[in-house]
Amino acid sequence: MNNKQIQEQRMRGYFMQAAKEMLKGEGLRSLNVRSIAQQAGYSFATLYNYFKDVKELVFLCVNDFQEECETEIMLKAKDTPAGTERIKAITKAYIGYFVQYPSIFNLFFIERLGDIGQKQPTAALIYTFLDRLCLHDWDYCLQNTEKEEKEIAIIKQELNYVSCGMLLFYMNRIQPSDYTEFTETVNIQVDAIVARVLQPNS
Amino acid sequence: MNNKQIQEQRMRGYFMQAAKEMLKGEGLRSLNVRSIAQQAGYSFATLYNYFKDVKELVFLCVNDFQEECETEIMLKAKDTPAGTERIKAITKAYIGYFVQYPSIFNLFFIERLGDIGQKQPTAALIYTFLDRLCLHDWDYCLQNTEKEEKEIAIIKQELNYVSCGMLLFYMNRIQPSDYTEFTETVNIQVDAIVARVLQPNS
DNA sequence: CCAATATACTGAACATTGTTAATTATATTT
DNA sequence: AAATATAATTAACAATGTTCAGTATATTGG
Repeated sequence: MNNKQIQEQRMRGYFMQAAKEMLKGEGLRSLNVRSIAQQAGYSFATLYNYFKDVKELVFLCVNDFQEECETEIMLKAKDTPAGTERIKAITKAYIGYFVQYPSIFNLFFIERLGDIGQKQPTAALIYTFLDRLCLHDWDYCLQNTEKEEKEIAIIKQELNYVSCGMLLFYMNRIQPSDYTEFTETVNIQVDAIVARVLQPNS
Repeated sequence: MNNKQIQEQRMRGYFMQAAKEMLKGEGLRSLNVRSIAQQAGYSFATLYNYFKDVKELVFLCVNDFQEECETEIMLKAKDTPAGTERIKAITKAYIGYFVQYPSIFNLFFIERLGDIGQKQPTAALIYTFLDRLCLHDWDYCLQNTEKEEKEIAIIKQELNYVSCGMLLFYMNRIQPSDYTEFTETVNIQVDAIVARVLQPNS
């Protein structure tokens, strides 16, 4: 990487850090080109020398957030025994992360990063995020339970859909209306779904 | 209702019909005050004589759509035998309606109708929509299976969350990538969840 | 039926946003 | 140090939601 590339990367970094701070705080609503640039210490027009448009900037923030999210979750779940217990821990930490940063939830699941060319890969990345986090543990379950791959796949999907469904209702509609009740619901649902891995086949 | 109220209601109707047509067609993205008013045959400023702001107009459209949705679903499911079979039919019709009108899905589940005062009631209305559609059939299950109310409640919730999770991924991320695969996933998930009502308790 | 008043409608204008293009400032090279 | 290339900024445009003062229309009292 030559000097020019290093400097460019640095400049992108300034804008991205500004955007990321604002996203974590105020969220996407209050994010605009002028405020990002001001926070970064440049004119709004300068931003366009380093990003195609504001969507590209936001898209790059999503990637950073996903890494951060993964790190945080794995740290939280690392002492949990492999298998169903860790799947539950990871899933709850996953949900917890998005509750902590609602604007990142929006970015990941709600906002259509629309007309960006890289849309499709990003979509897949998000869609399979929880599955990737639990990959080892699902493998462990496959090895150590009587459930077959097909059944595991359905349960895995279900966990994914329920997690994001609960988040959607809680974040967007504030339903359940308080956090205590929400975590209760999360516990009940996640436990119920994962428990099915250990239930005897009927 | 006096003459003035009748006329006001009629005017609101013109704008709402215009907005509803555009919402069903192009969706929320292309909806703007000027185009709604043009479609309705008035100036954009006239709109503000009948609605506080464009959010109020859209909010009223949501209500109309919900009624329409309910009618369509109940018509589709009316010949299905009560209980689990009808729950499945209703849920699939419910999902189908939103696939047919993605912008209504957005309106219902994604868009925060935000700063509107009537937010809370609307949220509850949406949150409990599927449950209300299936109300009689869940009661039927409670009467005719060995499952208790508590267990039924969990399954009901799960169905709600999974439905909206699947929709979210399919609508917003186009995942699964084609409609055939999507309906397959819907069938598998819905059938699996509802089937649990009939499974013997372990 | 006409004038006075109330009501309804409209265009002009403003604020906020993303974006582009031309101009100015800065750095690099010869 | 001058010429050139690069970077950053200001000015401006377009789309959108919203407000307000003016104009057209309807209603009412004589």
